[in-house]
Amino acid sequence: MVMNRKCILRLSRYKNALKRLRAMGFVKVFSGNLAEAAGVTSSQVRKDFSLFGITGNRRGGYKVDELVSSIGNILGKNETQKVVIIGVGNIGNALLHYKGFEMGGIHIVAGFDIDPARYQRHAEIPILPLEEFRPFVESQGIKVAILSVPDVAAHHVSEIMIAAGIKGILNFAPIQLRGAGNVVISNINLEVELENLVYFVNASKEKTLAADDEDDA
Amino acid sequence: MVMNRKCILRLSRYKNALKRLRAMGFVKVFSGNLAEAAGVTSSQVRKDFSLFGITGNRRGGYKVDELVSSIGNILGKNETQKVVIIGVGNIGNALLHYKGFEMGGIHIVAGFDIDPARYQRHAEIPILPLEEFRPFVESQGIKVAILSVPDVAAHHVSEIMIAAGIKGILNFAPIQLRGAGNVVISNINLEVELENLVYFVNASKEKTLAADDEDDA
DNA sequence: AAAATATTGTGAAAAAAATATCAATAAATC
DNA sequence: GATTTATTGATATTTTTTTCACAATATTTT
Repeated sequence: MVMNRKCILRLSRYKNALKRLRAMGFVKVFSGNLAEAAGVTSSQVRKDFSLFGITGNRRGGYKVDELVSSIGNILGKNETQKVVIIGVGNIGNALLHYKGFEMGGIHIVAGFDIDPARYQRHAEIPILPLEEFRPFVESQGIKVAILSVPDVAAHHVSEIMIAAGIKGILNFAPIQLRGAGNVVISNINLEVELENLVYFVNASKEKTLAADDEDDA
Repeated sequence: MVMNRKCILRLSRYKNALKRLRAMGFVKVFSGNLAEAAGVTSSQVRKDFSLFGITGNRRGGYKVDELVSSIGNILGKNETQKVVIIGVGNIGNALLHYKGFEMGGIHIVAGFDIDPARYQRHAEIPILPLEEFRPFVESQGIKVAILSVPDVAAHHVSEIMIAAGIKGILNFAPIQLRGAGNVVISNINLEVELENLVYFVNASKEKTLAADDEDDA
């Protein structure tokens, strides 16, 4: 069965879009509807579904509720995940209070930093000294963390995280971290994303180049 | 010549990595060094370069300075780009003050919001009412904007942006906007990214699945 | 100066991903 | 209830992307 990271990413997008469609009152969807909401083609949607054995009704489309739960089963147990953030500066602090994660069953439980001025031990989401990172994640069984420290610190801090038992890192530092062993890393490089966008805007100014949309990247 | 969006994105990454290598004192690099820094293979680096006619010395590698400027020429004039942000909430505000953009020649010049409590007309980077968006971008010739409003507002606001002449949107709202006409859109869906990461962590827990690293996605 | 070595550059091969096609069939219409 | 119509599901095709392989050639060593 061919199920690569890109395909799983699309499943996440489908689920995300489906929850929105459900909130808008939709009970059924066709592959075409979902394709539009997720920014892909209907063939792609059906292909992805077929890969995971998700079926609908010929001529009848898919029931939104069933789809959400099918995809949920594939993507992960539908149970809430606890996540922490290292580096509570500009971006880290914004993520700490980002409301959108809850909908996906993700719960930010603490932040960590080396700057004592940032500690907030008794806040709803506490901000703790970096030294407490390891005992915290060990005692709480946390496996996923967001890394949002300055670039110079990123590599070093990532090693601390991995040593503490973190298995998944969402890296916002503008360097490419590579997953070693069984540690999975997703890099979001804001500078590169924006520079890249600027390139395509300038390019299309000159010769109306039809840049296809694709992200993350 | 095959030069798709993915390839251009890698060029941005190379440039980014090269600037760091240069700051660390490197004068020459081999495709392998750059590959490691950018998270790809050396073949890929050389292939990308060959596509754009970037050459080095056989057996001698590439000069960092020349590479940075070659890539800079391809990616965009090396001139500073003015960018604005719509939606100065949690994420938007963090991006407004994000220092990393400067290195890539990107200058955040203003924020816009509908909430009067957020207006800061006289700040270094002013936050202005949304009504002033159009005159502002028209008078300043701004073509690229960051969208960081709540999901329910995203589609509507994106239309306002496009009507005002914006040609590139970096969208942080958790819905998939699609580029129409000659408007280029990059979507960064934080929820999806994190959910996806959680999936791979859980998956590898069960059967040590070697998930290759790739982003944006 | 000759020989050995490491690295580029590119065309070919392989792999992966996306798209198109169409029979099967459920729903809608007549 | 027969006919039409629209949509799925799966296979085939095409396109795109990545990797491989190796000749060409600077650099280094002997």
